[in-house]
Amino acid sequence: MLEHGGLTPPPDAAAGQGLHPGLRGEAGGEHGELGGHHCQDHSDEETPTSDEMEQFAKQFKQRRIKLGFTQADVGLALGTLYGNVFSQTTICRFEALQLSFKNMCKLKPLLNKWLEEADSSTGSPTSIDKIAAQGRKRKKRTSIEVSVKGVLETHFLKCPKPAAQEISSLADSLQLEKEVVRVWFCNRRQKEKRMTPPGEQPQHDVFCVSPPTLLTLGQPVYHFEEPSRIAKSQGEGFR
DNA sequence: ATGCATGAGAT
DNA sequence: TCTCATGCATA
Repeated sequence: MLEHGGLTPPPDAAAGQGLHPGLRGEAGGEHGELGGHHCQDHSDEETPTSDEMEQFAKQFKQRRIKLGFTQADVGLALGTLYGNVFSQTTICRFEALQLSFKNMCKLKPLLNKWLEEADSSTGSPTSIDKIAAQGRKRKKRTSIEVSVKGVLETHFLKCPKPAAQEISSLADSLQLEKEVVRVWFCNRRQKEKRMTPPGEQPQHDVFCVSPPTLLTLGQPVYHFEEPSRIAKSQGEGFR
């Protein structure tokens, strides 16, 4: 029973703010920490807004490039610096705002620190350490045909969460492994929850003068949450 | 830059 | 089984 007419980001700034229907870091439900420590907002360390996040991501990428580092370099540096290694993929997705809001919040401080280090140090010897890799037997990536993807998309629009049995029959008719189909739906759902959905670029500061959006195409209409578990402590898609 | 995949934790 | 964070492999 969704009755909100989807998203309609106001192109003009009439009201003050508070237009993120789903934006919520974890400021809401806090966990009771023992010992009790002050919990007050400092400046920008607690819960950034989606807008701040965009700003940061943009500047981060810009500076990173200016400093001559690749996404992979950063990922590795985070590991050697703080113990958390990340792949090129993750850095890339961060810059492109293709992670969940919550995930973005978690990574931001790390990347911020790296930035400081990077452009502050004139030439610190970064000794890279690489730990042993875990030999895992990874399944070969299945390539799904475009036409088949189309079918999956259609189904997704109708039912984003097909039951196990439905997945089976779908997989059967598409001649795919059931597991492949299941994973496809999982990934599709995740995509839906990202900050900037594909198709709509992070708006520049100027007004959005981009009406090239096709009329009735298969552009996914972003509903925010399922009527099942709204408002938990998550940051979902907005804009 | 992105598609399909893994795994840990939540339900 | 799902979600969520994350990444290998690939386009």
